[in-house]
Amino acid sequence: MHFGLYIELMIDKLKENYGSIFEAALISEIERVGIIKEVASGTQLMHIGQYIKSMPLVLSGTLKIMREDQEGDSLLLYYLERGETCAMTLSCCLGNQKSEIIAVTESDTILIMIPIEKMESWTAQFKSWRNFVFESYNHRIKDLLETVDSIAFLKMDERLIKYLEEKSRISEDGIIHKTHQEIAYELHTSRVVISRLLKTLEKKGAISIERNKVKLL
Amino acid sequence: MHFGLYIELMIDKLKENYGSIFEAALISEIERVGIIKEVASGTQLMHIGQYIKSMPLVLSGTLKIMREDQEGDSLLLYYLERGETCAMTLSCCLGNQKSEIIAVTESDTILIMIPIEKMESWTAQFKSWRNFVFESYNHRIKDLLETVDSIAFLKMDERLIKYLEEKSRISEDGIIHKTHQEIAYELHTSRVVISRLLKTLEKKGAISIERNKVKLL
DNA sequence: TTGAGTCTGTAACTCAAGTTACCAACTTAA
DNA sequence: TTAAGTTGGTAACTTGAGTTACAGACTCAA
Repeated sequence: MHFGLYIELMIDKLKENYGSIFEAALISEIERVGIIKEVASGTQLMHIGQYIKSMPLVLSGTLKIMREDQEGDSLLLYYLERGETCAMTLSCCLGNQKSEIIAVTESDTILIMIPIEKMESWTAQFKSWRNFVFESYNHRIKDLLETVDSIAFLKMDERLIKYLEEKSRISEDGIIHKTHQEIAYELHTSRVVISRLLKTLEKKGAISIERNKVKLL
Repeated sequence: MHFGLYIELMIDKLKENYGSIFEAALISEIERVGIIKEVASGTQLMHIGQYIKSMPLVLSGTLKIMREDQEGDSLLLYYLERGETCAMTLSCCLGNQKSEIIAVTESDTILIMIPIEKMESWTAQFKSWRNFVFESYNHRIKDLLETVDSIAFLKMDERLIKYLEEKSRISEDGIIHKTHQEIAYELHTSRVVISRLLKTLEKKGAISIERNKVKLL
């Protein structure tokens, strides 16, 4: 009974986020084959050396997608929010690439995992699925270009401001709950650099700094 | 008659490059609706503020895809070679984005332009087209990640070497026919920096420098 | 309340890379 | 052949950002 209620709730969430874009028959299919996964904040979902067998649809919460190279250097690529999927799941796991992508939950997150075999048939069968997948690809490419822009054309202080704005948009209370070290990690720089730049921003009156917190003003 | 021979030749090229991946019916469709375009080296194809109405299949030659921002800063993203298409065509032209992508021919190039309306029906109808489009997206995302890696994790001298290797791979004679200024433009740095780094590489015996030419050793 | 661990601030230094400036060599058109 | 434009070499300087080092403040568990 309780289990039934839980499933009901998840189906509601599914309809809430995807009901307007997927046709009813596809929603039923997703209910039928999708596997619901609840993941606590801060969990690393994909250590993508392993092969990926399913595609995540985000029901609630936020994932961050990061790039890491062999030496452990890392860089935030973009966020995945509810109603979205990770087009890169496919891209990065079909081929054997040296460097890799990791996905980490930024908050408690609920996902529906779709077995990758369904991709093929759904793409042929459901127009709405086709559109969804294409739009997802387009969205990710747009995000990646945005990232390229930032690291190629902006200086660190500008990147930091962009990061803070994005992060504050995503956060529920509008406050960035991160240590300087964590911010440095996501922007691929050092803690000292971030502390220095944040301090400058604070002096300009753009932000306020507290322990484990940054607030945009 | 002469015109007929030309069409024959193009169809041969089409089959040569795509015959093994597309089913016969799709090849016929492409012949029927595709428009052949010959473009001289160095031509800018897409000033992507305008809306894009067709998707290019590369029959021969090479295109470079570059990112440009408002201030005219630019950066090479990747190359498109024969047998490939630009998945970004869609991505970057559907939405109105501030910064943009441009495509420039790196050599004399022949393209077949596919009207974008066909996308929808072909994707439903032809499995090989679906696969082609997905693989194309995946390939582009992979390329973009490679670019992100380079600018995020590598120093300029390492990026330069990577660039020279890639460029020499693509070039017919294995020689990089570029001025230092042009290289600087594609790597988004200044001519002086490139000259300096090239000179160092030459002293190490890794390359030889001539006017308008760099040769990898 | 003490001590270990974490987080932030700051100074001093180094280095890669961007900038300015100027010259020499080559190319091309007048 | 001369003059103007293009290309490449080099020096001198500036700057953004990465590094090392250390200290003070906070947190939490023993």
